[in-house]
Amino acid sequence: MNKHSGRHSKQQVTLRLMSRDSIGGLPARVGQTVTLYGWITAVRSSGKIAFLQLRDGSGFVQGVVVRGEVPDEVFNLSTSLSQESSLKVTGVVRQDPRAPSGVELGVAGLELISRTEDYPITPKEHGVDFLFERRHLHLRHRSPWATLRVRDSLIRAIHNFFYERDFIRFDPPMFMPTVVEGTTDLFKVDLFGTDEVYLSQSGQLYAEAGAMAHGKVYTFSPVFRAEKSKTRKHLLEFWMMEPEVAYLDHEGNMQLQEELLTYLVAHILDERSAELEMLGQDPSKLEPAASEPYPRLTYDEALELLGGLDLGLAWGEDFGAPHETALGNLFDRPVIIEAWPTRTKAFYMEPFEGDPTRVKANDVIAPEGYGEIVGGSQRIHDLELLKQRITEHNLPTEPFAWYLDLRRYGSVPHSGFGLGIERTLAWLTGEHHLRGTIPFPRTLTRLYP
RNA sequence: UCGGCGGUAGCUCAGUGGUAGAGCGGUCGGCUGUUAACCGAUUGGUCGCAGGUUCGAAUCCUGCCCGCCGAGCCA
Repeated sequence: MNKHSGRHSKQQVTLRLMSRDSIGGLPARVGQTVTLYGWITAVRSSGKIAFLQLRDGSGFVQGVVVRGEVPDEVFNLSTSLSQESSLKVTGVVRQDPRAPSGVELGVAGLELISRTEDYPITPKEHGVDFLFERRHLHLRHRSPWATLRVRDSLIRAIHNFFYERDFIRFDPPMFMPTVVEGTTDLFKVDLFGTDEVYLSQSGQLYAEAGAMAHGKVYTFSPVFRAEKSKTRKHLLEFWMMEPEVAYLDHEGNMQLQEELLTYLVAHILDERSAELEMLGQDPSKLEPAASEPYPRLTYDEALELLGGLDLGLAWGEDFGAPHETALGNLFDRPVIIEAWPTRTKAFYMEPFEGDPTRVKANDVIAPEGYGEIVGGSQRIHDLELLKQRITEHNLPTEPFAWYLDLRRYGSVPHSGFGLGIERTLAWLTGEHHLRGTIPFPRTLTRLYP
C-alpha cells in the first residue's frame, strides 16, 4: 500500500473483506471452522436433520444441521428458514463425495439477519418474462450468477490483452452531434430542446482520432441501436469494444482479431470452466477456438459454399441470418469472411488496390447461429476518396469535417474492428439469448427493472 | 414494419358450447443424507381487455392490448 492510499478506515475494511471466509474458498479449508455471511436458497428439513442450501456471492454450498449436535434453538431456526433469508452461519468444512463442489458445511451455529417472506422466484419452472420482470432478484440464481461471472472474466481479459500490448483505453462520447450512418437506427435525445443529438451507435470514428494520437487505442463502452429487432441476437443497449491502430493494414487487423479471440477463449477456459459447466456448456467444445488459425474465406468463396447449401445469393448481396448461421456451422471455431463487396459495407472502408468493387473488410462469425461477433476493416486514409464516399452515401459533409481532418493532417493507413461483448458471451456460455448475458437487458419490450 | 405462435391459480400448463382443472409453489402435519426429495391435508381464479352470437362462452365471431419466436437491419 503506498503512502497516498493509507487512510486508516479504508484499510481496515479491505482487510476485513480479505480475511472473511467465502464459499468459493471452502474446498481449501477442509477440517476448519468457518463463518459465512450469506443467504438461503432452499431448505429441506425433518425431525432430526436439515439441509440448508447456502450462497454468499462467491459460490454455493450445502449446510447440514443435525438435531442433538446443535442447540435446539439452532435446529428449530434451521427448519423454519425461508428462501432468500439472510444469515450468518458457522460450521466445520468437510469433504463429502455427494456434494457437487466436494465439500459441505457441518453447521454449528446460525444467526438470522433478515427473514424473507414470499420470495417470488420459487425453485420451479418459470417463463422468460416472469424472470426478467424480476431480474434484480433473478441475478442471485445460479444461471445468471455463472453467466455474469464469465462476463466479468471476458471483460477483464479484454483489458489485460490490450494492456499487455501497450494499447491505451480511449473513451468515446455517448452523445453524438449527428448521424453516422443514417438516422433510422439511432436514438434521438432531447438535449435542452435541440433535436440533433443522438446516442452513440459506435465509437469507431472517435477511436480513429485516438489512434492518430496514441497509435494503439481501444474503446469499451455501451452503444445504442434503435433497430426494431426482436430476435435473440439483438439488444437496444449493448457493450462494444473497438480497437483502432495506426499503421495497421487489413491483414494485420485480421491477425489482431484472431490473437484477441484465441486469448479470450483460452482465458475463459482457464478461469471459468466450472461456471461454463454450471451453465450446461461443455468447455471442450470451445477448445478449438482457443488456437489459431481460424478458417478464412473471401466473400466470393463464402458465396460459393452457400450456393452448395441451397442458400445461393447474387454477387454483391449481403448475407442474411440464415447465411451466417449456415457458414458458422461449417466450422468448429469462428470463421473469418473478408473482401466484401464495396456496396455492402460502410463508407469509410478501404478498397483493394486495382479492385474498387471490394473493400478490405472482414467479419468474424461465431458457430451455432450466434452470428457476427466481430466486424472490422482497414479505413480509407486518402482525403479525396473519403470525401467522394461521403458524397456517394448522401451523408452531410459538415458533421464529418473533423473526421476529414484526420486525413488532412498526417493521414496514415489504419485499421480497427468492433467486438460485440454480449454476442461473444452468448457464444461462449451457450446462452441462447443475448438478454441473459448482461445484468439488466434493454430490449424493445423490456426497460424494467 | 412484416410473418408464425401464444395470454386460464403465485409459477408451468390442460381444458374446443353445459358446475373452473392438474402439477408445482405457499401453509400445516408426517417421514427422510436430502440434491427440482417424498406422502397426506389445505390454500389458491376479473379464463388479457371490450363488444357481439347463444338458453348458456375460457371455448364461436369482431376489434384492441400485451408477450414469445423469426425476417429485415445489425454487434
